[in-house]
Amino acid sequence: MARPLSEEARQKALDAALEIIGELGIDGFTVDAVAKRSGVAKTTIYRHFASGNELMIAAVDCMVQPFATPNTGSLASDLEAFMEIVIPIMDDHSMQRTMMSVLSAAASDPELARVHHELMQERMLPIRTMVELAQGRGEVLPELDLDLVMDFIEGPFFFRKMIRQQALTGDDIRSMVDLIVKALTLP
Amino acid sequence: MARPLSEEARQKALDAALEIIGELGIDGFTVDAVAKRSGVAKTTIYRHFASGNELMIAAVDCMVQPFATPNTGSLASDLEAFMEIVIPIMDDHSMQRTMMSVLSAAASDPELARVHHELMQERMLPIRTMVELAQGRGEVLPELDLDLVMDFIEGPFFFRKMIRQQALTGDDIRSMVDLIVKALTLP
Amino acid sequence: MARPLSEEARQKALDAALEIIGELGIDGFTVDAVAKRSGVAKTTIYRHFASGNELMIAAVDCMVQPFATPNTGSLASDLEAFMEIVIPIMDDHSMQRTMMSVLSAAASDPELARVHHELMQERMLPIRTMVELAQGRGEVLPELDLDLVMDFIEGPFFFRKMIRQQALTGDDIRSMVDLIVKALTLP
Amino acid sequence: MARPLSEEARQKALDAALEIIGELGIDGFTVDAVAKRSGVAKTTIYRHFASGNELMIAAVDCMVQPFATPNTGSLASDLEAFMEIVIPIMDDHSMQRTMMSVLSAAASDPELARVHHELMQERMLPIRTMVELAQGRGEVLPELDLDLVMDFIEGPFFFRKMIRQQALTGDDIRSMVDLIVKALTLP
DNA sequence: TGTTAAGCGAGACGGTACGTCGCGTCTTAAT
DNA sequence: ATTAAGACGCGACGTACCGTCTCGCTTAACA
Repeated sequence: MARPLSEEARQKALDAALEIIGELGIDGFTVDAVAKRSGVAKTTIYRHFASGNELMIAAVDCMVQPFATPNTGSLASDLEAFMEIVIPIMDDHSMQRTMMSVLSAAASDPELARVHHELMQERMLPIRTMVELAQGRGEVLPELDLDLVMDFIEGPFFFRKMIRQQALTGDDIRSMVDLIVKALTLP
Repeated sequence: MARPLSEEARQKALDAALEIIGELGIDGFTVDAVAKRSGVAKTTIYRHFASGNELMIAAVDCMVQPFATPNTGSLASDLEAFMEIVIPIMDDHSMQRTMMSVLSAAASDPELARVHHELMQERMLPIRTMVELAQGRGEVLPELDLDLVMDFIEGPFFFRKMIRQQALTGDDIRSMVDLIVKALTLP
Repeated sequence: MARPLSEEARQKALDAALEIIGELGIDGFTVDAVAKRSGVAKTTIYRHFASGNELMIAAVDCMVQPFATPNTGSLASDLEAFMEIVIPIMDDHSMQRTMMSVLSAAASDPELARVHHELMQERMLPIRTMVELAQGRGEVLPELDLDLVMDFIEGPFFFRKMIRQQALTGDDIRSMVDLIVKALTLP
Repeated sequence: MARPLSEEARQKALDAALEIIGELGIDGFTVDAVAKRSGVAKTTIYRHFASGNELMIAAVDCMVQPFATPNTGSLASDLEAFMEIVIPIMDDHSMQRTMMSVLSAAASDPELARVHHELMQERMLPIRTMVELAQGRGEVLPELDLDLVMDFIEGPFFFRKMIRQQALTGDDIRSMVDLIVKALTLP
């Protein structure tokens, strides 16, 4: 019966949040700043998002556009193609700070964790598809637990870029993919 | 003619920091709180640590005791043995929050990143040793880039526990180790 | 096809306002609170009352029931009788806070001041009557400005109870009335 | 052993508060505004004053300079002289709003009430002195309760100016003083 | 063996952001 | 067309930590 939360306010807040993260990095991200830039009242922001962190997550969600799913006919070249697209995006240091902030916030808030995790899973769906295709071709062992395989594939890349903050050259990607594929495929 | 920084003050601050993180989690960690609990003045804390985050890292450093290096004669069982010790430690949710906070802080501060990374590398030294031993035994391909291999080994476990926050049963560990070992060893 | 402002809504709002002031004191008085408790929409409240303060004044108006006019034959005993009824009502601390809030609001808003003043004058009408009766009896000097006399009578009691927040015993009332009457009457 | 609250910060806050009340009236008085104008951090203001209202009272305290005590040899002319100085000061509407705000705040906070009352009593000390002098001269009945007399004298003027917000001409003052003096003095 | 510069505890300081509250206005659906 | 419900922009609130700055007091190294 009452007036519904306005989608416009939500969108303006998210847009401003994205602009701020883009221009000032995650450290410049502040509910006050978002309110000021967006023209949306802080009160209203808190009506749409339970906390500043939730707004941040939502904004980051918008930030990452979905990736295409390569289908070259071999798992190795699919993975290489995918990683060569994804990894340069993580090269931006501001992006790394942002992702770690999100992860850190998520570590203290189960709801945030859930939201963020769904987002991440969706983003990494192409990998799952690629593996399933490879299984369909008989390239990959059929009995493997797909969740485990996802961690096995994503983990090394994520760890090196985000945690160790080391470079990943094209050669590195190829070497890593070789190891992964060797583990997953029939001899 | 002056007077050196007292090691005692440093230690009291670290102890208090550890207590606080233990009792209240990383969110209760505050320079003010450490000062109050330890009886060490904030000024003194900042004389010993460049920032609150540096104190946090130093405290976390103390927290994690070094792990032993298994040497069973096969890479697979070495890895399994090691992971079965390490992973339960990461099960504590407070520990996860703490680690993510550290990583998040490190993402915005290169010096913190460096310090934290050294610590982490030292902590994971046993894995490197295990791989080198396996190479010595001719079990593992000799031409592999060890840094890459480290990421390849640590990545999946870290990713699943810390980022995805999923359980890792003994079976999961074994499956993961199997995949890893299959990739690294001669057929 | 229109529809007149419903008197019912107005009354429900006033009732709720009175309940709230009674239960939570003037500090709990809020347009939102009145809306919620009464089930009358804020919009409607603002249609009936120009501001929250006006609602408050209106509520307070309802609160104070009119006082009877004693007529004992002497100004002194009339005043004593009246004050012994009125002053205990002002003893309630919540009532004092309420009155001061009203006065404070009125100090910033002439319209509020006018409304409140009318109310107050009406409430104090018995005093005026009593003085006029005494003048009729030849007890009180006839040439006195009645407005001035009203302030002369009300002022001391109001000042002591509301501003100085001091007790006023029966003896105090009698002494004060004696002073007042001595000033007003022929020797 | 610690650093004492700096008198300078306190003074700067009070000065800014006075400026603000002077320029914008009591409605412009805000802890934020005081902080911004004074350059004193809000935190620090709250270290010196338990609440915004306490700061307001303290500022108002500074505002009112003490009044001289006339001594003309007769109570009537003493009172007239005093009131002709005091009453014009209360003519400023901003001053009235300010005083009512203070009184209203004091009505909800005993500590504020105490502080404010002391201040007021000190301000009205000349009246007490004048009455005592008149008693010494044998002009005023000696057995009267001085506190009651104070209320009897101040009440009418306060009530008319502050509560009723009516003008008080020189003639009014004289008439009122006449009534008061008639009540207090021997025939 | 004093002197004396530093370290030390305590906590005040200027900041920035937080999340909440109340105001008076505006929007929607239902009557 | 009015209502109940409640979202909206606004602006103030009082709090939490931050990292810096005074305070007196204590203490170790030098003279």
